[in-house]
Amino acid sequence: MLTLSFSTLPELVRLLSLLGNEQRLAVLGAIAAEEKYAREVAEELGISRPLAAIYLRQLEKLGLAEGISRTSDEPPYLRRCYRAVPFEVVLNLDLIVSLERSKDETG
Amino acid sequence: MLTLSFSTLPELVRLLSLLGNEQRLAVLGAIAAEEKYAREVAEELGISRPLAAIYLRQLEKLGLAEGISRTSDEPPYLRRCYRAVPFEVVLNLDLIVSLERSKDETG
DNA sequence: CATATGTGTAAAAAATAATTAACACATGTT
DNA sequence: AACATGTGTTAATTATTTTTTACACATATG
Repeated sequence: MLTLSFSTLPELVRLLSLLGNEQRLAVLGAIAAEEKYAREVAEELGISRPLAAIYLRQLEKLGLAEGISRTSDEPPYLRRCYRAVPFEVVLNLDLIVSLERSKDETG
Repeated sequence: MLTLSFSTLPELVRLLSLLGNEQRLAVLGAIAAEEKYAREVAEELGISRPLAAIYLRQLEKLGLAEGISRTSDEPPYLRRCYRAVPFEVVLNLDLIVSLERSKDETG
């Protein structure tokens, strides 16, 4: 399991704002049990395929999803699947305060 | 310390989107060490007083800040101070999945 | 070449959030 | 009544995010 930690406030904010959206949490939930590709997720959640792809990319970028290229004997011969990465974040006031402080020192 | 837990996905999303913003984290950081009133926070962070007040209210509403009315011998004779409530949130994939599930059952 | 099925990406439109200015109100003192 | 200092709230403006549509591309097969 991935235990997320943060060195900067913007990093933390990036994660929190990514997850502070029901749609993106739904995408994460959709790929928790088994890997899926973007079109599958889109159809399952009733959102457009490009949007599902964007969200999967964003989740992947933050380390919350893993992208895997899969090949097949029939079309499409190549597709990109994603599956959720088990993770844990501990968020508390001390963390926020210490990140604020280190921002001030850098600034 | 307050250990936050969630019964619904919207609740979780409300917290995450509230904190997924550098400005509001700054407000929380500003009142972590000692209580302050809205105008003080606004001046310290360089934002407008109504905005500081709105954020303090939002943080209070989610239990992350505590509002206290203070009286004084000179104007203003009454002012509302806020201080951060130490809190901790553990966020992980299992939580997200279980909240998604309970939403489906309710829906 | 066409086919099948999925993907990447950008522009544009729509929706939402952020933020301010303005104004009325609160409180006790003079 | 005026004063001092802060607050509550809303409408309007600005900024940001969400989301879609459209189009080109990827891949192997026929």
